[in-house]
Amino acid sequence: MAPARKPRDMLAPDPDGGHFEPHVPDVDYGVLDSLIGYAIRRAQIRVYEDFVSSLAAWHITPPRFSALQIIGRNAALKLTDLAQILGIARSGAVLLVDALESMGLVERLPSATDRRAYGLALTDAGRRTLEDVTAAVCAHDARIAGDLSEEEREVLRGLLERLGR
Amino acid sequence: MAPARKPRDMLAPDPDGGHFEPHVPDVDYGVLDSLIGYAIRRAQIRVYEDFVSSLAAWHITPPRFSALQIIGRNAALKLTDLAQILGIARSGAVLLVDALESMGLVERLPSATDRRAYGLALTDAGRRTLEDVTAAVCAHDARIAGDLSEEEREVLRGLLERLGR
DNA sequence: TATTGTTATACTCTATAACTATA
DNA sequence: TATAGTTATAGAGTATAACAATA
Repeated sequence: MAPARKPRDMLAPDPDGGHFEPHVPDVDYGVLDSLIGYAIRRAQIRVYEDFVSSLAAWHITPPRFSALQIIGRNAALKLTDLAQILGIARSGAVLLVDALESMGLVERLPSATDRRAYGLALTDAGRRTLEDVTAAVCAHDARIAGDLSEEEREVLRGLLERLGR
Repeated sequence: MAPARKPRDMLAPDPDGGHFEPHVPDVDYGVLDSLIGYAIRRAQIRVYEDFVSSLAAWHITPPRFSALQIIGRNAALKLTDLAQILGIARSGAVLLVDALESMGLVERLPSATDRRAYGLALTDAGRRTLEDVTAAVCAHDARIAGDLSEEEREVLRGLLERLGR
């Protein structure tokens, strides 16, 4: 039989998984400090960290939130449409919708005009949850941008939109 | 026995995997359009797409490039340091360094002071490759930010750095 | 022939937990 | 008792390729 062992996490926390430090002191980041792409990556890591911890109670991740928002705003979307809008493969959209459906937030309604397709819709629970979750996401977004004035946020959104054309 | 089948990709390309369209026409994005977090995600997808296609020939991904850059600039870094700087778990750093080592770009040198630890270093090939790759990454970064003036890039980097404090 | 949803499969990235050898 | 590197394992998330039903 296997010998009893003491779980490590009862003695001392594993040092992995602390908060991300964008600029560790005394480290030379070289060209990374001048790249727009790396600045975006640094920001993205911190934003993602805060999003996940803010919405852990609902088990809502960024792609799930985006999907709920898009489905709620656009009636009878097909799975293929959703995939294109989110920029993911159709097979990924199937998995995403499967998860939201098993959470009782989304349903697949048969299309009236195309017997291959479904129209996606929020359930009543989905609509209620989306309201709460949207409030939490907006609070999160305001928190991570808390340092910025409304004008600065406008400028930031505008500059980001012009990248990669 | 299994019947012969025609591979689909010889007939017509699978519609998945085209370019990401940040704003699909006639789609209501709801609150997503006002979120800083979603603006960053949209930008990140396009930047990542361009990075990967620009560096596919070297098999260099963004985390690999960051690691090479950091290792090249900071002598005798430990794996644990690298993990902290990049914001990943130590186990992830091991895999990352394994990949770079198998590509002949990085080596683990035994530490003089700590027999548990290694000091990471670029090989000669690693230094040469990093030069070429850095030029390609800078060209990529200039391309995705091509629309922006130097002043605007400065503003963008500054605003991104202030997020999530 | 092409498209819709689906499944199978695989690969990358990431994390947690545990282990070993040192410290 | 804690740390450095490692391994095993698992879970997201993603992609490609193929398929049946339908257009």
